[in-house]
Amino acid sequence: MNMSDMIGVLSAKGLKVTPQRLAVLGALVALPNHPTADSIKAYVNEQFPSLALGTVYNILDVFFEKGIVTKVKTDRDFVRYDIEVNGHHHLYCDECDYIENYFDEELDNLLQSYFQRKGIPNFNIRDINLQIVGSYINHNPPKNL
Amino acid sequence: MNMSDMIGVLSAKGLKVTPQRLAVLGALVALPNHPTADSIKAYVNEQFPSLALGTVYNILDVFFEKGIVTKVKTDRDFVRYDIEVNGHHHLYCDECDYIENYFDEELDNLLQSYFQRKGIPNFNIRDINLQIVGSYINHNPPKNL
DNA sequence: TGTTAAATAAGAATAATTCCTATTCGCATG
DNA sequence: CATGCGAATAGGAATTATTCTTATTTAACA
Repeated sequence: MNMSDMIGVLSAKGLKVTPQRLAVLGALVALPNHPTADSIKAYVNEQFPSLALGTVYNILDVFFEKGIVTKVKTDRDFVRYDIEVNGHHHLYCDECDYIENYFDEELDNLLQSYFQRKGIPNFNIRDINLQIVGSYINHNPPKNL
Repeated sequence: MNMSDMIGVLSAKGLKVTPQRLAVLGALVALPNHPTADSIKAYVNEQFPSLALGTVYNILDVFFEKGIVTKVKTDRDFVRYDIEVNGHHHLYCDECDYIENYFDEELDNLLQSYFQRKGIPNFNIRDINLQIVGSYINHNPPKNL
């Protein structure tokens, strides 16, 4: 995603294009492991020292409302952000802090047909999210941890 | 679960049987909707005014370590507790705060055989948890909200 | 019943997140 | 290109779930 792509993302959602928003968007693209607000601030501050943490939260909230990012809750006490908004699942590593996106269309179809057949009494399903917990073999997660 | 059952649960795990622990255990059994530490305290305090919030967290942490409760993370900023420890999934209601346990052995078998066949490269699966998001038809969740 | 390690009460401390307000700035309009 | 306005940002204070600390109390066992 280059600069003009990023400008396009913001203006397509009716958002003013500000350097801060571009910087946060850039950080979301650059940082691979579902960064926290804090790590986004740290990353952006290297090039853009004035960005305030409150503004980072502000921007991330706006992005969340506009569907530019999703939030990933962890077992720890903070939220992590994900620029991927297409439906997907998550791999949680037991032994490190890595959270990896997991896409599996076959699985999605399987689940959809299962619940279409079986249903859940008195409940309309809107979305299904799998938390797949385990560990990387050889404890060797994808790069850029 | 009656009083002697609860005493049995505690001593089976090598825990001292204290009135506070029994009260918290009783609250977990009595409160249906994955209570927070705060609502457990409120419930217990009606009969047992001296129980401190810090002690509630303390007890819940001990219970968690001993496998007596599980923790359920929500989209809000707090943890909710569940006395059910057998593997299960969760229904999250979009429109209210209800979180319901969802047991489905057929689904578990389906998922297990799916991943046994397909696997995930470089990853050992230990547990799979579904977050099923949607809404109750007629917005009519189980009693005791 | 006395001993002791563990549990509790009470409140201070912590940390992620939100709120507040003055200032700045993007951008639409003229 | 200049201007005005509503939105965005900076900085710091406030909030809140949770953890930590310490003195006191208590359950369990000899």
